Amino acid sequence: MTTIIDVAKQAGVSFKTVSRVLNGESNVRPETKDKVLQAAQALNYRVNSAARRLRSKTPHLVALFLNNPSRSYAQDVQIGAMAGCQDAGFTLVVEDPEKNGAIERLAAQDGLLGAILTPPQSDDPKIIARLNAARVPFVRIGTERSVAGSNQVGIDDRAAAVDMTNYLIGLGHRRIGFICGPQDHEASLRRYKGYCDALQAAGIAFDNDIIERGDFTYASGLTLSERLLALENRPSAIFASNDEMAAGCLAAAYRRNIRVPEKLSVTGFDDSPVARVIYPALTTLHQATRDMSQKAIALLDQKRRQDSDEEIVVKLPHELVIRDSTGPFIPN
Amino acid sequence: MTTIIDVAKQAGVSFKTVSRVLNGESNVRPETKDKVLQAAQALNYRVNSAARRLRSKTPHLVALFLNNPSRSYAQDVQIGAMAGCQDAGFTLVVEDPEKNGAIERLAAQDGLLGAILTPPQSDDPKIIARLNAARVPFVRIGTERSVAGSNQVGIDDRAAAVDMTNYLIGLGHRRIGFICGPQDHEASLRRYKGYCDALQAAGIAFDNDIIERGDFTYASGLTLSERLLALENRPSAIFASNDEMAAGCLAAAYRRNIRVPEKLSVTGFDDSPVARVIYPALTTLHQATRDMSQKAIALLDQKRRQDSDEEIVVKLPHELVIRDSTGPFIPN
DNA sequence: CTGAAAGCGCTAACAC
DNA sequence: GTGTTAGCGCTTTCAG
Repeated sequence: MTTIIDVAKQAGVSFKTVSRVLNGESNVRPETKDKVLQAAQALNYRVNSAARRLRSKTPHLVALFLNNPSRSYAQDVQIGAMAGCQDAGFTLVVEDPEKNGAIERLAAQDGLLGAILTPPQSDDPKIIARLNAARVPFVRIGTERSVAGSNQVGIDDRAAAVDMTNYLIGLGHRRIGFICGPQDHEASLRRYKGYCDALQAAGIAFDNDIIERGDFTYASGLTLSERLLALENRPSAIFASNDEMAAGCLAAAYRRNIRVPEKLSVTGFDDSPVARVIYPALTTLHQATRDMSQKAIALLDQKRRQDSDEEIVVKLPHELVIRDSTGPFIPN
Repeated sequence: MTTIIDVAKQAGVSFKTVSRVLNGESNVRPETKDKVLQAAQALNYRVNSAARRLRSKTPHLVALFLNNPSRSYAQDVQIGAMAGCQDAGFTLVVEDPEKNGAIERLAAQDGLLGAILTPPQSDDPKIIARLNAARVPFVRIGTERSVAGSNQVGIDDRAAAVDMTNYLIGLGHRRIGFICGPQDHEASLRRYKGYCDALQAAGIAFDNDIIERGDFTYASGLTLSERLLALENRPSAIFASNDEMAAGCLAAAYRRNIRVPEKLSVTGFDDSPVARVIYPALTTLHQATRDMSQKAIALLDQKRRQDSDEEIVVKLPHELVIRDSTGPFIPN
């Protein structure tokens, strides 16, 4: 195992200088820095995070507040957060933000680096207020509503919905139904906005009859799709705001013997595990949920190091994933 | 922050004795041990894993070999493993066992505690042989086939399938279809065995016509259920060996307009996230996948400490989860 | 069975 | 800009 002492010898500097370089402290001459970095590389040096943590009493606890009805979403967030913690040698504590006093109890703990908020808590003013009162730094995930002094990581939901809608339009669909997510959910509204914007840009008339309000559950997707499919002039495509509702939509299509994608195109959003498990496999919009929470932890860490107060907003890329639930519009 | 020195003072012993107690070394008088434990409790002492790892050059890397088609299963395993690692201050490396040389590369690494194998690799003789050749300790998850020198963590699949079948029989069902998992999958065979055993115990004649062989995919569940439901004398209940096939079964029932659970009871196995997302919510058998991998890591750790070679087999409890996809048998 | 001394790899504080 | 010294909390020798 190589230590900073080995690196220092190789580079011909004191081991303290190596430490400085490794921690990105500013007062090191660039050429010295290069020498150190090269030596570290050559010796395949890896920091010993145990030693670092032992010495520097830097916070090592990260709280993930998680209370989301979608288990797959929760799992993705958690895996990303755990990965982020391992990267930096932190310990993750997963807590239910609704639990009484959970926030305050954690804030009182020693060595709390910060917290991560997930939807729908990302947009809950009460929770944000409690966090601020307890002076706990936090990052909000999967939201775009800005809040004073808050960092956030997410995708551009509107743009993503535009992409999805344009894809359907490109397939020849003109009558595209839309199933909204819950109204108190920031991302839902942005997705709806994207849908509307894309229609307008394509010069397609907006029709309120083929817009439904769901709540992200399979059941709501099923019921509302039944309604859409019962219409005399039913849509040739349905854009559901998440995968679980899209799954419900597929079931509704089955019931009515409407073949997907021949007679009906269906799309979801999120690229959750359901999307692959269902038949036909869902065309959906992949968002890197895992990366979000991982990134969020890196953010927390970085902000502490730089002792920075500025609000950081990170936008991650999204990706349209085309599977089997969508196809070209075929007139009857 | 309390240290072992604080605990030692409180207990009136030297701090080394505290260390001994904490590490479960044998040569400590029981009463001394009690005193120390009480003091630790009173002071709310928590080991500083950073300090421990820094000093004791104990292995800190755990490899999780994961290559499972079911994403939800994989996530569960991973979350459990990460939790187990955090408990003990280990670092988790997730690897694809099929990747060329992955096993050997890891084995060559410094500080590898051991590996965790998940299905279907848990029963792959080649992989087991390579692990043995590289002298990497490992724990196999979700399997019951015993292999010389191997530790395993799982549930009693046969007993669980018996419970499920008995539940259906208790509802009055006599004609219970069964959809097998893949034949090379140890757990599949045990589940099938449990189904057969329960039927026999209840004096129900076994009927080969209502047994199908699936492969754990949604698509196979759909196709095979179609076949079962097309039978003149179709079953009143179908027991699918995992949730994804059960989901396919529900879709098949929809297609034929067979109402679930009124006209057909459907059960899955695993209690994966799909089970809740689908309509009607699946009656299934919960197995604590997360706990399994967490437990597996604790096992690896324990075995290293005790320098033990004995084979350990851990059986975790399972639980029948009754939701909405099953109901009493109603004659036509 | 228990204790004293040494030191893991790193960073904080203070020199120079 | 860079180096020196001390010591984090724990386990590992080695003595009793």
